[in-house]
Amino acid sequence: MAKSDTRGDTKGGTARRPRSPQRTSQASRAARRPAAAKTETPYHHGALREALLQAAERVLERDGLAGLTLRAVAREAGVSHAAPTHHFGDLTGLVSELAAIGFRQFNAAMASACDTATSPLERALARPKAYVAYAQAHPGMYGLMFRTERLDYSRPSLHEAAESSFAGLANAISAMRQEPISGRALTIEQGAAIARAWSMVHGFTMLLLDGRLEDILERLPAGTTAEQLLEAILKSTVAARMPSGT
Amino acid sequence: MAKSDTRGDTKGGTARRPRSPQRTSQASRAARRPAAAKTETPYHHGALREALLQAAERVLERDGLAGLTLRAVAREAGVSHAAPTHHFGDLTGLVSELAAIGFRQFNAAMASACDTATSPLERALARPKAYVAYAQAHPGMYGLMFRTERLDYSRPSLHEAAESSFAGLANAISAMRQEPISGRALTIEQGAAIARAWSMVHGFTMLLLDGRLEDILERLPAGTTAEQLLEAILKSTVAARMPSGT
DNA sequence: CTATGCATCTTTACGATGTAAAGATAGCGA
DNA sequence: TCGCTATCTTTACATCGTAAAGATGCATAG
Repeated sequence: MAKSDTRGDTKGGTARRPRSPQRTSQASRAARRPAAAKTETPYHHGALREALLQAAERVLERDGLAGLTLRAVAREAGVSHAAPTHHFGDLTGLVSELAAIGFRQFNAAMASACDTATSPLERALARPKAYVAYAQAHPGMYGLMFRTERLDYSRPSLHEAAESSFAGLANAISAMRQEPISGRALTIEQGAAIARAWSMVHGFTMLLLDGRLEDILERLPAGTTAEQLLEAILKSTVAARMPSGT
Repeated sequence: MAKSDTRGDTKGGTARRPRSPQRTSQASRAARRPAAAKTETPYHHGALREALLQAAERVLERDGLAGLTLRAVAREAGVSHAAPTHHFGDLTGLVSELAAIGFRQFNAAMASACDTATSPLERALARPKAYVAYAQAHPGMYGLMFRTERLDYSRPSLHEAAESSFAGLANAISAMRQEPISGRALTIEQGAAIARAWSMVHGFTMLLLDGRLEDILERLPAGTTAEQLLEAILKSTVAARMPSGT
């Protein structure tokens, strides 16, 4: 339903001067959009911003990054194609706000995973495993957060959410190394430890989502999953690096 | 010059039925494109396919991934916007062939870097350093190879080039571990070693290109470069993993 | 209670893109 | 010399992002 942008656009280019009054009264407009806005007021949605973000997340997980367009989101929400502009400015704005939501979900998932861990070894494994698990459960969202070039990190919501994600990682690493970070400064060893951990998990996730680890998984003993491969990587890494055996 | 696709298109939508003979003779056409094709034959370019790929690489490094469009490449090459279709089918085709070229450049860069290395430690560092160096020198190309969703790996040229890249990595890892890979099968430890190395370098590169390591670099001692950070990561990794000290 | 202003949403319009389809051109073999 | 076919151009169209102007309804001042 509503295949062509609630009609209008790209139809006749020659006729129809820009300034024809035309007076489409409320009745004709309401008759044209029967299904949208079930019991809500048709005009003045009230919570269009949140509705658009939820619609965007649905579109993203259904049609992928390529399908996430302003017009598709507007269609999904049942409003005109230009409605999102007023709330987000442009596509970058919408995408950035959605990515901020993604980072918050992501942070929450990792925090809850760390809470349920008991032993130090388990704690060291819980975070990266939750990282990859989130990306597998929300591939569209993860791609939006880490693959899209149209993100505006100057937006406070996105900047803050992404910053919080980084802070969680840095804290986890410094806790594992048992040397707290003093202020903002980092030694080269600390920076290398953080960058190594982040690079490893992020790289693994990207390769996995892109299907580039299939080659390796096929060569492994039959039935080996990506999670088991990740665990093997993590265990050998942690074993070579933790202060003492658990 | 030639700002609007050699003219035509998007002009009048209503009039002009599809089948008007219209007979634009050769004279009018030649007069319309004066500057393109300097001394070559105007029609039947002869080596359009290669010219388009070179044009595409120029456009990619100049305008980034977002600027790499079929029409922009055609403009850059001085041909009509539909000319690439005949040689590559669609945008995925062109992009895939260009990515294959990128993989070949990439493989050559890493091979030559390994050749110049002498000590085992140097050999272990040369490949990942060349990896990151290539990505920094050709960010557009690397993004095309590892960020684009529009790649068709069923194309033989791309499949082969990417496969060769993976084989080089796997060989380097098995050489470092001093246990050759038997046939196609991998133990879980071998798979983990390969996936770990690839994930680390790929993740580092992506984060670096996306500017996400800026935060870490700023906190490091003043003047620390990305290369130094990478080296610190690699050295600690290799030190924990190589059979004996060098 | 009415009028005015403003935030919200819709219409209309335009340039750009990918792609399909049909026309034009040239080289090459029968 | 005459088609045949590969190569390139024209034309057309749906879709997208975005700008600009109109329509609508809520809030608030008078």
